[in-house]
Amino acid sequence: MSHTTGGVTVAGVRQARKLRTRQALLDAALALLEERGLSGLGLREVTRAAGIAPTAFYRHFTGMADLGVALVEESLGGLHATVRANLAATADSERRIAGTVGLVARLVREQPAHVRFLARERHGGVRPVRDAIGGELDRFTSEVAEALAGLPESAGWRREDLLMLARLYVDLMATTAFALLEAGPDGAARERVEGEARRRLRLVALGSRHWLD
Amino acid sequence: MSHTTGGVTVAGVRQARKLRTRQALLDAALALLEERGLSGLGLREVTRAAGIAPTAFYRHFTGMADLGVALVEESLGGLHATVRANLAATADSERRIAGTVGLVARLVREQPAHVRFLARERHGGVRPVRDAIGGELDRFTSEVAEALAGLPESAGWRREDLLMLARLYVDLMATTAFALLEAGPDGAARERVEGEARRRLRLVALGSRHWLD
DNA sequence: TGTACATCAGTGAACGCGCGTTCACTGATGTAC
DNA sequence: TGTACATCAGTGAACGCGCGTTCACTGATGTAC
Repeated sequence: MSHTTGGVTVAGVRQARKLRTRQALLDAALALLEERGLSGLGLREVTRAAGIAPTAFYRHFTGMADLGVALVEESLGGLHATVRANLAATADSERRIAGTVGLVARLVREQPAHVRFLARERHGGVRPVRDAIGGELDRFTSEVAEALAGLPESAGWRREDLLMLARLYVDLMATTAFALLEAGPDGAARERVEGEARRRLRLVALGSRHWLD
Repeated sequence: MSHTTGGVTVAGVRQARKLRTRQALLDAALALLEERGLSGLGLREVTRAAGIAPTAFYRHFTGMADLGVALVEESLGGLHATVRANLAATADSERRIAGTVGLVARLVREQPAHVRFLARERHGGVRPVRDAIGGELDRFTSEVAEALAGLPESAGWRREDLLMLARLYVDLMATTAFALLEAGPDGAARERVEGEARRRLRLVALGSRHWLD
């Protein structure tokens, strides 16, 4: 009963249930991954936590690596639009810095398990997942580079230096996210990390302002 | 037969053999960790690769976490002296940058398995190992901060800003090490990563030169 | 140097357990007419 | 609207396997005298 009405695909009961089970698997895996790496996670463990038979797993994913790649998409797929919007908002350097750090802080506050998963698997043992995360970070780099290229202060910059700067910003934000995670739920510790992240960005912005001197 | 002669402890045959077995366990684990995280590594797997009975493992380590902490010490314990020497060598900014990046590149070239282990476990699932790596990085930060404090261009800097800068340098070098690892053995790819790392450091040094403007 | 006893790194059998994957199946949902 | 057939998400038994840890042991090395 899956048909298309006015360009919108209406899922039937069966398809809707399948999606719900798939989401239960993703949620269960993410919860278990708080204390483990993906390569140390068992298929039976995940299906048990999701409340389905082990064999049903294969109706949704070919294996744990496949599930991991889906988690990467779930973690970062929706963030690109937000990042682009944040960068496009015309603002002075200081406000842009505060906005970016705030965005990272919100991500860690609202989706700590996703961020922890990304930290674990960024250099983890499962190649396809590692590559998926690397790919998403590359997309962020392109988006930042494009935003930088549109700024008047980037006039005269070589393309490879712009990319260097973009990658530096992305790496700094990733490092900040992981540091916030380690700071735990303690508000004061988080504020300290955020403050230092802002000063780092200020220092880099300062350096880039004198890059062509 | 372990006695002390002229301040030097002479290991007996038994103790020497024990140390050799311990090293075999560390080496075997490190090799297996190229494709796995520590939390996905089996005790029997390690002893099998080391050529001893599973039960003998407990003569050396209380468990895999204990072995992991030993690997952290083996990976970074000897590097502090080198780093301090590199920082102490009076040189202009550009030469210091080249020296630092060269040091990181050498580490990745000569001990890729150790660096990969560190990348995996920096945010991995085994708390004591994560903490041990964090502790070593903190030591590097202190050493860099101390070196920075001794430079004339640091006059007037607040202590917390010096620490911020030191942490930034340490994080950049860690990121560079992991990027070099991903670049693989391809010389051209590595040279590209090293070149970008140097430009990053130049940008940061430039920013710090104008920090007090 | 020789002897008698202590230490302790490494052994091998045994245990109960959870793992990933296969297979033929069930029964609700979907489709054709 | 009603009927007959097709699809397919989820089941449950079964498989062979490697796991971590226990235990009593062996025999070379170390120590005391």
